[in-house]
Amino acid sequence: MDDSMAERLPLSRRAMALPPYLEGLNPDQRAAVEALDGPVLVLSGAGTGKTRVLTTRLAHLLATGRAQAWQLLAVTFTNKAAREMRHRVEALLGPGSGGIPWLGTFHSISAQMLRRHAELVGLKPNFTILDTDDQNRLLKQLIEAEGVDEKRFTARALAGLIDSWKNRALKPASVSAKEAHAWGEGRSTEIYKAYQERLRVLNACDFGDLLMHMIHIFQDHPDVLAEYHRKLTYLMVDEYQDTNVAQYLWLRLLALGSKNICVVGDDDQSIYGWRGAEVDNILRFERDFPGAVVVRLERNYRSSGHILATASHLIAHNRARLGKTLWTQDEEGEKVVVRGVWDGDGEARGVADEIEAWTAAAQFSAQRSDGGDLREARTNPPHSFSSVAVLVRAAWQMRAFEERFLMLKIPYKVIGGPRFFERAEVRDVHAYLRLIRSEDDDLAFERVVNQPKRGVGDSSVAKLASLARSMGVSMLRAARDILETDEIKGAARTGLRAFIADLDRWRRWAQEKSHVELAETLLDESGYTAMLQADKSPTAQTRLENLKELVQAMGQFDSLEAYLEHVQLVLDLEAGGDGDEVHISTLHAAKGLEWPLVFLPGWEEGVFPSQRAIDEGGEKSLEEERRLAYVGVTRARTKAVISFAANRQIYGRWQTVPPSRFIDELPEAHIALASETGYGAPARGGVRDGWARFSPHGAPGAGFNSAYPSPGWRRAQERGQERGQERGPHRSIERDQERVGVSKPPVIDGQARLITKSGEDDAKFRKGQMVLHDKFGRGVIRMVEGNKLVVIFESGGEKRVIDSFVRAAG
DNA sequence: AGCCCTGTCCTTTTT
DNA sequence: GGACAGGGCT
Repeated sequence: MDDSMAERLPLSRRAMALPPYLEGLNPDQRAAVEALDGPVLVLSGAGTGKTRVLTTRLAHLLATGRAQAWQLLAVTFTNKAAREMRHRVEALLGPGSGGIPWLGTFHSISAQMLRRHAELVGLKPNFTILDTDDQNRLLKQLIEAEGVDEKRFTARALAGLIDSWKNRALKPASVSAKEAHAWGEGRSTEIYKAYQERLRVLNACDFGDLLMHMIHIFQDHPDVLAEYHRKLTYLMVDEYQDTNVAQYLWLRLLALGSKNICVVGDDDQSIYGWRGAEVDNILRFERDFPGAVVVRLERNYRSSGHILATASHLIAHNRARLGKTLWTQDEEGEKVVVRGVWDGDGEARGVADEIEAWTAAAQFSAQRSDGGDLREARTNPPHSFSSVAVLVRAAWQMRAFEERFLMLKIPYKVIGGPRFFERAEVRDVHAYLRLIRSEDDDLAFERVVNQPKRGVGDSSVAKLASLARSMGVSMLRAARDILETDEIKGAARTGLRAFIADLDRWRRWAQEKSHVELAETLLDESGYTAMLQADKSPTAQTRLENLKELVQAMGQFDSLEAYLEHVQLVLDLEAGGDGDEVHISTLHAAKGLEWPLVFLPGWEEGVFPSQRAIDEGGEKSLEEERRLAYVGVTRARTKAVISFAANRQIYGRWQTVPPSRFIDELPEAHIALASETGYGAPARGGVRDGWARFSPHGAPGAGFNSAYPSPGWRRAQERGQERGQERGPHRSIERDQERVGVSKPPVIDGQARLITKSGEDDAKFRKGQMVLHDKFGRGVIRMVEGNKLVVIFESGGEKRVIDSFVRAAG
């Protein structure tokens, strides 16, 4: 440690030789940690210890007494990242040190600020934060009111547009006429304006407002900004390459005070262009903040040589980048596997089989270490399920893997999967709570006024809405008034009266009882629980369980306010404990994570890169897709398996799809080809022309492709497994072949082949023909599609897509 | 009011 | 293969 630093350390620290938190940093990391003054740009490649640098830097500022915890502003993009940073600071400096008040996401920090200054933009401090669903419903109403054709110009599209404006801190008046014209023949800005007005009346914000309001407060009220300048003397930003214009402005305004701003990022990992991120922000940093110190972190600690080389070679195809040369001292390791498979099911099957093989090694070594030969055990290190990840481009690709894993009892967890707080029943409870808290919340009112059914139907709600609008009051207020008249009759009247009485009672309740009791009471008294209990469908059961979980989650917070703030922003409940599970994730959600074994399926044109990126956006979008590929490959520590299928179901239709262009951009020297399509080297010419037809085996054979696994289906599957029923019809391509004795897919060129066990496969299937299936019995062919048959079986009567083997019946 | 059927559109990626 | 809207029916 250098002398100047030593002097700043408290005596107790100086008594030690080197602050323990600085031990083991490489020179570049050390430089990044110790450059405390002025603007600093840390260009940090994948796996180069970025988070470590950030947390050590925070620890360093605190330990040297340069700053107190409340003077630090540390911004991340995800709550997960914020949480981790907090933990790691505590790990460095001891318990309690992670209590940095201004450490969080852009949105949560900005919300915290906005609650303190809400009145400056016409809001109350307890404003509601709307989610996408609320936002869409609100916009829909406004679009209707404006008389715009909602079919041609959807609320979703407008929401996206407004969001993109807010991402650039544009108020309705600042939107250019040209952009305004992109939707609803120019009426978009009027609706935007009406929307903002409506939000104000509802005392609500959307996500974009959290930042935009603060920016305008900073700009219009210098005294407020000055207050933050005095307080916040050290700014730190994670994932700077993903900041959008609004975030940039927000940061810049705050950084004008001390100028001590340290941003960390990697231009090669900028993958959020679609939500307004500007790679340009990081490319421009040195110009924006003159005198910036630039530190490059290029030593990779994560991936083996072949993996790193593959990723580097791939990303080198991008033009818009600062350029880094990552290196590692690790060994070469295994080559990156590239595998072509027959179809999506085959891909899932292959991945599952490989996971079983990988984890089986663990059992073997465990036995060995019991028995005695430890050296052997060490050459065969144990692999847990949690050492494996499957990373996909889009969420719909997860289904095939989930299905397969369920069948084989491979435990898995979907990262960032369907969100607990977006479930209908959870949102209903939230709406009740919101309405109890604030009468103005019309969106909440509309959501639950007839949930459970109270006889207040659409027509009554419409009446209330127009009345509220004409009187300029909330719908709840209008409802109270209308009950005084006889404008509303019958069931609607009784229902509405009861609803309002309930609300008033619960509101009084809320004064004295805890928020948990409040939730329990309202679920009970509103008849919501009863409604679900009366419903015998399996989904109702799940919903009841979700509600129990919800009440439990609420108990973890001190107050209703604290809870609502949490769910509105954080939206991810810490899923109880990390079990030993395979992780399934989108590539986006995988950023910042790593696994020893990573599967990267679905590398096909139209899937990855996505069709949208190919059609629109041009080279810029494709470069972002390539960065996504780079992020994917660099998640792997010791082994990466890329795969692409020849046939895939898209919109429920079978299509033959060409391999991704990114496959051709991989460096052959670091790749091991393992093609099951028999298609050989993808890098050779003629790749994309009719190639799928030459499959030497690839009889898919993995049984059926049933309807999407509803919760009920899953449970049935699990019960079956508990009873020791067959796990999956076939376990591998080889066994498929052996079992059936054919090496061709059952259906070729749109014409079905009759597949028999003896291999007589020449007869053709046609629509209407009666067939016999090993597992499902007799059925009728409803459709021949690609290499699949759609069959209605007599047992069960549901249609199934069949890609395994059937015989002509009778 | 509510249920079932049919047709349409659809899918990136997230705070 | 699914969400959702609209129409026709009870």
